[in-house]
Amino acid sequence: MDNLPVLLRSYGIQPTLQRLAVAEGVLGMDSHPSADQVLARIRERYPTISRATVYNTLNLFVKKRLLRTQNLRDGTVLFDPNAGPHHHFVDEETGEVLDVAWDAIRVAGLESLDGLEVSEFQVVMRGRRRSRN
Amino acid sequence: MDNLPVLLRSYGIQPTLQRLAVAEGVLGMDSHPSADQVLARIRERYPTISRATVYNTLNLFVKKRLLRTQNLRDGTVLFDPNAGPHHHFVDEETGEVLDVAWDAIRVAGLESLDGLEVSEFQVVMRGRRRSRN
DNA sequence: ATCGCTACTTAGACTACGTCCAAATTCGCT
DNA sequence: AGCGAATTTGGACGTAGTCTAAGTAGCGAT
Ligand SMILES: [Mn+2]
Ligand SMILES: [Mn+2]
Ligand SMILES: [Zn+2]
Ligand SMILES: [Zn+2]
Repeated sequence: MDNLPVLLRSYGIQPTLQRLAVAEGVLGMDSHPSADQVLARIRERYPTISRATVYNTLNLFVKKRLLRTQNLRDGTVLFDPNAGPHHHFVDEETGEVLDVAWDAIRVAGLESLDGLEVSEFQVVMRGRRRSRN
Repeated sequence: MDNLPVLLRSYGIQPTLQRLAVAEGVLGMDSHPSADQVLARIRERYPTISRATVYNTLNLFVKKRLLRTQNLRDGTVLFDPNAGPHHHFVDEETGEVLDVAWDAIRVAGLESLDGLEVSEFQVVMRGRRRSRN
């Protein structure tokens, strides 16, 4: 979060003003926003940014591997600032998406799948957040 | 596949002509079609069916738990005739979705997730189909 | 058979998400 | 400053999905 221009350059991204705004928006967000959530947030501070630019920039960030996309919800792609391997929990009441640490879960048996070369995987969980007493 | 009216009734679904056509289409398909793929297929035999009816019917089947939906692809929901628990493999070249048997994979550690009550889960794998020599 | 009620189907309008385009602006370099 | 490349922009466009209001079919009671 500190030096965004340096971060963007380290991913091969020219840090323009708009891109910095998108980076600040998407990285400093309750995780897994949709493009339009990012757009709305950025426009609070930068009301003139265009929708096309936000979509272009998010897609650029994905291509450069600063972000990932996730298909965890009907109808819209979510952008994930956590580009490393991890799992996901979806709260079925609120739709909220939570990260689950890679090491918290063990998955066995992928090697023996006949005919399938798995290059990546994740566990997708659905349920409710347990009430804390 | 045998007696579709009886099958539909057993799920609490009134078997109309249109619903039988949708059931025949979606159940007898290379798995995981989108709504519009189902529509196209049904119209080969039943050219007058409306798009709204296909969407209505698929959503009804999901509500009655004859089908499930899966979010495995950008931009469109896939309908899954396999309503029981299983995992998925997505071929990143073709987009093809394959079922992976529940027992082929072991997942451990879900119990110890703090604050999360997991009611269902699946492993989502991406990769390529291994070339058969 | 007719009535009346409910369930279902239908075409088309409409919304939401995302991409594309062509013009305008900005950037990086000499 | 001047030039070509990269970026941004508004708006048109495409597509998946829902909604609405009217039409149709089914069904039980009289
Ligand atoms: Mn959105
Ligand atoms: Mn479709
Ligand atoms: Zn995540
Ligand atoms: Zn499946």
